[in-house]
Amino acid sequence: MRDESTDGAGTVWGVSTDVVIFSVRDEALTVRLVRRPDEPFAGCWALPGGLLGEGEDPDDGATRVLREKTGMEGVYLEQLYTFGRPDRDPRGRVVTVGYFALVPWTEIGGERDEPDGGWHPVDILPGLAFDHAEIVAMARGRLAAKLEYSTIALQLMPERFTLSHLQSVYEIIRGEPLDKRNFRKRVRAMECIEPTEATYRAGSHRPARLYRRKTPGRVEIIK
Amino acid sequence: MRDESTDGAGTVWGVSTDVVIFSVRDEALTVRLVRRPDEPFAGCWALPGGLLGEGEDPDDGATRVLREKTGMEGVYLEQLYTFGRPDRDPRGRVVTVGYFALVPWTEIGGERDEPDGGWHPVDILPGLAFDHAEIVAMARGRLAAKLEYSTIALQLMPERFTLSHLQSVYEIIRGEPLDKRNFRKRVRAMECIEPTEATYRAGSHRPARLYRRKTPGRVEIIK
DNA sequence: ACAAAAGTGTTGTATATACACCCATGA
DNA sequence: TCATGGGTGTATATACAACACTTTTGT
Repeated sequence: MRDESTDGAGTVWGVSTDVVIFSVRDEALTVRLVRRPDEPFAGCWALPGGLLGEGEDPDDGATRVLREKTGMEGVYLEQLYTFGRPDRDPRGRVVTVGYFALVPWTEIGGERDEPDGGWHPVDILPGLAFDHAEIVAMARGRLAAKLEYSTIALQLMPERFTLSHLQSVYEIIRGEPLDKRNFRKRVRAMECIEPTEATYRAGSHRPARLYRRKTPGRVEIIK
Repeated sequence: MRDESTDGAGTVWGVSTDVVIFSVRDEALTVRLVRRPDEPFAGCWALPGGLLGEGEDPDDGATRVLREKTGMEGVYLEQLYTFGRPDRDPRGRVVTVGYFALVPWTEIGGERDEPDGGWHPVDILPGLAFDHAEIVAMARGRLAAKLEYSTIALQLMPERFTLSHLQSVYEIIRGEPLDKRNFRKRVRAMECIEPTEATYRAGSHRPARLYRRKTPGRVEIIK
């Protein structure tokens, strides 16, 4: 019978975090990728991530990665799954704690070391280093699932947004259209957003009311 | 900017798994605990777990722990969450991948190194080592949530069971009673169990029909 | 005046809830 | 025959899905 104090001590371990940073841009769900500067997989696209520092909690590591890659703080961040196949990193045993994050498209700003800022539509991803494709796939599944029973989509919205914006975010993630009247009825029933005084003018048509989250950071479970 | 190849290499890491093994016994949801033989927390109750071996996947580690503690194979096992607070283990940096498992009460058998086999009602747990109380709390929450939108409860059932048994498992985990007729209507609609020819006789009353899972290992998401 | 997106209700259908009595058995 | 848990259906309320037209603005 093994115990924490007796076994596995000979192995050199690494623990890292990798973050699937989602945003909706240009009518697509996109993921932030970076090019790896070093071996293994040098030059290959990969999720932003890195080894945990000494004394660094995995949650803090993910927060740090997020700050470094998007310059943002206070965005939605959730632990996803931990991946530890022995052969997942050719350098040795690195277990990675996967996270996913949601950032409003307006607040992306930050660095642009790649022409497109490293944002890739999740449906047309390049080949990824390590098992990162698997991590992205799981994150996408989790996001789609939570869309249906929580208010998580609001974490992708900027401070003020129209109901049409919100509906299009739902449609983009689900991959199918929604009925406008039923959608509006549903979000009204959630009672998690409220109208502002402001409107949004875009083109030669009626302006749209702008809404905001009532409790910006909070993700509620519905029903 | 940190990268997997550059940082954190000075730290001595350990990676362990801890498994919250649930079973329903004596009208209560119970958890399998073990007494720690060694420091830290020697003699204290803790979740079964241990450091990963070299070349061992976390899933395999959890499967091994489960086999060692219950003698069972093929029971339901799901990764729960990874806990990595820097101070969670006084010996140094040990990140633990938490799992939860469901075992039918009939198949517990195995060793009984404690008078009660180490099974503790989840509502009256002793003090636990490390952050194990937190892990149990999260596992309980996850189980309760999944009860409502999946067929996960069947993983707690023996090969053949009555609908009353199944209902009582739901009631025990939810902590409140259910209407018998509505419950039976619901499970019939799920189409995940089927009646057998056999009945179960227990006491001076009408015998109950025994059911079995149609696809024993499978957990379906409802709706 | 026209084009283009914003905004708004009703009706039918399916799903969930509340609720009470007869049945088969062992003692 | 009595006590015990096993087994069944209906009526109502609630939630969800389908569906079309009017409003406001810019050009």
